[in-house]
Amino acid sequence: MQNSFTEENYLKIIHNLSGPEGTDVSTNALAESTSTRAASVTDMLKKLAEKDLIHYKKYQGVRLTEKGNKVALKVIRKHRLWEVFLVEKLGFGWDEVHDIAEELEHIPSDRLVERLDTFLGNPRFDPHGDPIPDAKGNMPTSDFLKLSEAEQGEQLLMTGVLEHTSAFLQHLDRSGLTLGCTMHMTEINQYDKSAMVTLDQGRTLFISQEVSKNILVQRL
Amino acid sequence: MQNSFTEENYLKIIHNLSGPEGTDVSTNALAESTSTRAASVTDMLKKLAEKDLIHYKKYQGVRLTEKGNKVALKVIRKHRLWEVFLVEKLGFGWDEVHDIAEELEHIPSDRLVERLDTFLGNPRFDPHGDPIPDAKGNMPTSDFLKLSEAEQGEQLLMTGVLEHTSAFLQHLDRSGLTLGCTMHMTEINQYDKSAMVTLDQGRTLFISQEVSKNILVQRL
DNA sequence: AAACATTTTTAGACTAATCTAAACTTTTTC
DNA sequence: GAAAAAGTTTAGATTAGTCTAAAAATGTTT
Repeated sequence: MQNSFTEENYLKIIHNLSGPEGTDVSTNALAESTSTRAASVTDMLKKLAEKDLIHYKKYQGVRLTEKGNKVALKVIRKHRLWEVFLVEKLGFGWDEVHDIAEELEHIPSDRLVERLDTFLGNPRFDPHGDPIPDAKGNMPTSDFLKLSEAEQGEQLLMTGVLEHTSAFLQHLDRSGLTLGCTMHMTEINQYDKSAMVTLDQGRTLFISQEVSKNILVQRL
Repeated sequence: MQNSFTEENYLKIIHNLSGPEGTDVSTNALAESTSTRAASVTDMLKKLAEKDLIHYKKYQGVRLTEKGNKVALKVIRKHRLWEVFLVEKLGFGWDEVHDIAEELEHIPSDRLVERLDTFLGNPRFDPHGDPIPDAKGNMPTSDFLKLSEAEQGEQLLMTGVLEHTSAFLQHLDRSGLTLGCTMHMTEINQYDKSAMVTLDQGRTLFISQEVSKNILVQRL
């Protein structure tokens, strides 16, 4: 049986909201993320539960089944591959691709996805550093930490972001922070947890915790 | 105002059915092409007329307005560009791309289409030889004729097809007929209008009128 | 031009996804 | 541990696109 555009979206969002541990997701959180009302979410949850895509008990929140997880990972795989295409091949900025990929992710052809993957050289991460599941649904693992968790004196490689709004990404662009850039954590302000980092070319930046919480790095 | 997936499909199909002269299209023809019932078509026609996308008088058939034509050409442009992408970049066969392009054509980003066009090198014809309208809606002109209209003794270049089903295209593949191949019209059978043509490598083919009516060529 | 056939439209109903308003659970607070 | 607040579900309605069955218009015979 074929899942609708809307069903796929719910599954993807449940996956994203339930995080790596697969914690339960609330009706309200889904209403927020889908830009609909809680009542509409309840209706859809019944439908998804009926189809065995989620575990759902009234008032108790929701969790993906094996089956639902597979569908979600397929959608996420498509989303991230299309983002790579848009940035690497068509020259879009990383701040411009989210909405377009949001549409492309629902194009339903397995052969298309696999050929796209090959064409792109089987990328393991998308333009925001998010891991791309393989055809079987395995996520590349990564032991990245948030910039806000790094310590003074560490040398760091920027590997991803946790926020995909264009406002945020454009802010990083203006600061000279791009995926793959290296930096030195010069100082952490104990009062507001803001960070002072030094980029490669010697440029110095002040980064609020609000921002550093949404930047992923790797120790060098 | 934004047109729906379904509306775009109706406009595209009306464009295709009304041909180069823009003749009126009947409700039944649309029902056939959209795989719906005539009653559903009537409903949609009212909606499209309401939005000024078609000229519609009860019982009199239907014709695109300027506005409707623009939308149709945009959809057709996207369809054909995506087909080029699928064949040229992803390595699909020309018999495999129609259904996928049917989905991709409704992705709504002008910037995406223009960047895709550039990425593909501004192609003027799709993998079936159909002309690709430019961003302003101008179709490249072509004075192709049907193979069934060619005369004995002529040297011909194959430039397109008028039928896009995989069955037809696979038949051509098996016969060695591909876009850009040249042939010599050796003989036309006066009784059933079937043709005998000789390909480059000396191979000889018999082609029924059923088939030759759907092959476009250019005199050399 | 009357009768039949074909095509098209209307009327009324259905499904998926949404909504508002009201009712019902669960959680929090005092 | 009651009362209030917050979160969730039900009930009933709406919209887009579709359907069937019946009515109306147009076309085609003779």
